[in-house]
Amino acid sequence: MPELPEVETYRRYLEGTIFHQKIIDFEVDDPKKLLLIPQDEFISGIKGRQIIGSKRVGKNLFLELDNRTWLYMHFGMSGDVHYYKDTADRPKHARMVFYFDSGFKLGFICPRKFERLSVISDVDAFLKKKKVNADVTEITFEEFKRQLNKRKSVVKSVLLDQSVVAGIGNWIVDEVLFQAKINPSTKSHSLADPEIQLIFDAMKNVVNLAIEKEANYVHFPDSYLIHARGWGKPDFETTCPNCKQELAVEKVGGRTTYYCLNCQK
DNA sequence: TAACCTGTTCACGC
DNA sequence: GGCGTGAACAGGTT
Repeated sequence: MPELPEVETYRRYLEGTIFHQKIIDFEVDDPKKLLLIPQDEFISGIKGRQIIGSKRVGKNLFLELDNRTWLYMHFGMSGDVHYYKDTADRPKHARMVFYFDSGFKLGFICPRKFERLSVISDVDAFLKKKKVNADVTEITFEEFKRQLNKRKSVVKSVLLDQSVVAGIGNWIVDEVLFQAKINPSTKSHSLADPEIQLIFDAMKNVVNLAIEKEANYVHFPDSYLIHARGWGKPDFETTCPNCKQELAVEKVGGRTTYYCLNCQK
């Protein structure tokens, strides 16, 4: 489930592996779905190039090539990357593979084919066309407040909208609203300034901590709601980490939502 | 087995 | 035109 912290962790991983190596080949098993541009155009765009830098906005990753163009990556709902040398180590569902002159490979793992690659020339124009607003780690309080004030939908849906703020996905939004003690069904435009401030602060805190822990939720504080989502732990509790009351699990804005009826009025 | 889940886009209604 | 809502996408997991 790559949200902002996972994508930032992938960015750092790629920085430590594939940067400054010549791309000599590439293969893809379903180009029409997985590539945003024609396959021959994509391959001619990356072949012979090296990656010399990177930029991340929300869940969007841009790898700077040595000819002033960018390799775009989006990890969809289940994407991952793995750097390896021996063909035997090729990970399962590596539907796209980059080959480098060092003999190493990068597998782009796409279990559900929601992942996307492209080559683009203008990052800002690309983000504008996709209506991606400022990244969670960059957005100012004034801009955040302006966005929340103008939207009438439930606050959970508004925070998930990448044109409001970029990088929030389903577990982060639940975590943020839990820590801010805001009910996820609250109408966004009805939030008072102090409530928006609580959400803003929780959002920055959660994302910064998740990046610091390399998106490994096992290492998140016990006070975090994420431990009640039931991922990984065989004896997980669906009780509130704060008041210990049973958590509500229901659809809000069409998405599965964990929250505490007692703590999030 | 069939329902569920994830991020994004798109169609639709207002 | 823009907002809000919900379906669709694909396939692994439960």
